[in-house]
Amino acid sequence: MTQLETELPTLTLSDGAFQRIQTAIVKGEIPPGTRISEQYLSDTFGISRGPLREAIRRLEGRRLVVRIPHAGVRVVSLSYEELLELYHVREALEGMACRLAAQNMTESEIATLRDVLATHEKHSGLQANQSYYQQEGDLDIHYVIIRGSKNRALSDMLLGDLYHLVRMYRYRYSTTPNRPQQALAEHHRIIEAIADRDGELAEMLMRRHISASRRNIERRMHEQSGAVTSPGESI
Amino acid sequence: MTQLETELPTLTLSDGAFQRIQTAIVKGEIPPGTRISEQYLSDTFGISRGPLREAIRRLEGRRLVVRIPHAGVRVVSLSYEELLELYHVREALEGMACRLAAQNMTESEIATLRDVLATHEKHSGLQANQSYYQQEGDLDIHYVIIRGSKNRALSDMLLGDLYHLVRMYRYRYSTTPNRPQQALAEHHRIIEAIADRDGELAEMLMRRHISASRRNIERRMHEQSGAVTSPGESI
DNA sequence: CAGGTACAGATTGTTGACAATTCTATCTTT
DNA sequence: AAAGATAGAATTGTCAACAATCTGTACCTG
Repeated sequence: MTQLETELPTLTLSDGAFQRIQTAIVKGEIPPGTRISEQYLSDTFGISRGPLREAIRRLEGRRLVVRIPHAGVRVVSLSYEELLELYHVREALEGMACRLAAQNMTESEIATLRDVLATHEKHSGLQANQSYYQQEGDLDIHYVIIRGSKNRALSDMLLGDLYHLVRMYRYRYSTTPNRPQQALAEHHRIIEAIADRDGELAEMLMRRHISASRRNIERRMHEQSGAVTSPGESI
Repeated sequence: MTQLETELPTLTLSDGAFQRIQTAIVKGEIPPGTRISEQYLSDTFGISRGPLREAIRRLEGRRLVVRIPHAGVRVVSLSYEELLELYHVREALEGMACRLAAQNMTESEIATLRDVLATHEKHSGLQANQSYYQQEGDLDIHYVIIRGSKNRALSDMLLGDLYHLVRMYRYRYSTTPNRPQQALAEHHRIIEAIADRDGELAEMLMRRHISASRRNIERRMHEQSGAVTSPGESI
């Protein structure tokens, strides 16, 4: 019912190309700012330019690529300010997701949430720094909570567009040494609030959690204040 | 800087078709659930099916139409539950927009806001065309506040996708008679909070405002509890 | 030597034809 | 008469060729 990106069997060439390019972008295989050539992609996928262009238009509608008429398309490249803007959006949306999750998650789903956290706590003892942020999909606590909101529109926005975009950029500005431990503690409190069915508290905690990592990035950025916008290669 | 839907001159046929179809959908000229034929549209616009299909794909990326392979595309049709989901998203997003607006709007922008509200109060006194002014006025004030957040990502989401979708459906669950007066009072308090630069209060008031109209729809819906999903004509 | 200009190559935009699939209406069968 | 099968029509999916536009380079001019 709340499935996302369902059909595995590629029904049309355009749909197949859309999914392949999308995952390539959000997984970082095609770096932000890269100019993508229609000829190259159509040769690579072994399809003609027609369906390929349709796939690219779909990505354009999703704001994952930007097209300049007669000049070509580039993979979207977030500036420092735009990344921060996205964190504000995330704060609002995931806060709401958390409130709804406290209201709508089943007991067994909450149990799953606790299991995920326990797994994280084990791993954090070994290799705290990067590994914690690198969990994916169902292992990610945020992912489970968002799905637990049972709000399709909210899930689609958060998981479809924002989630991967933010993930793409997270590694660049992350890894303040003690932040993962902090995040773990915050996750723990959030889950407890959800288990208590206290939506208001759960929302507040999640917002603080995201707000904290945004400020972390801001601070980090002020320190180095290096160039952010990559020039962009070409494919 | 924060412009939206900029270019008036149609540079490519596909872009032109995209904009024309999009406005036709969000303005309700093409009702939700309508099946749209490629042949018909390409004849109407006087362009070939190639660029037209690209335009439709872009709309698909924006979730304004749904495509079933080999069967055709239909204008998206929201169920009662989906509309309610959208209101939750709006509550979160516009709440945040309001908080940021209190922080980032200039004094002159706030003055504009007060002017808009004053205009609405005059017209509401006349009681003429109340639903029209209520709707448009409501939209106007929300519009100005959202833009005032100075957050591009937030504005694009709220103004680009959500806003018109919600607006499309609003007339169906028309508001109860005294709701406009209530809304006016709520708008007044929100603007005062923004003028006081009290972001926290502004957010809370906006969330209550949207939450109230959502509950209003819920109540309205329970009363009549009629069928919502229209079968869908064809073009 | 700087700056603009014309040309060539490459890339994107558009078109019409053809192939594949689905929908519809008629016909057959029980 | 109702249900299913079948053939035709209509619609969508794909392709390759052609036209329009941009980019980079070499050349000319002051």
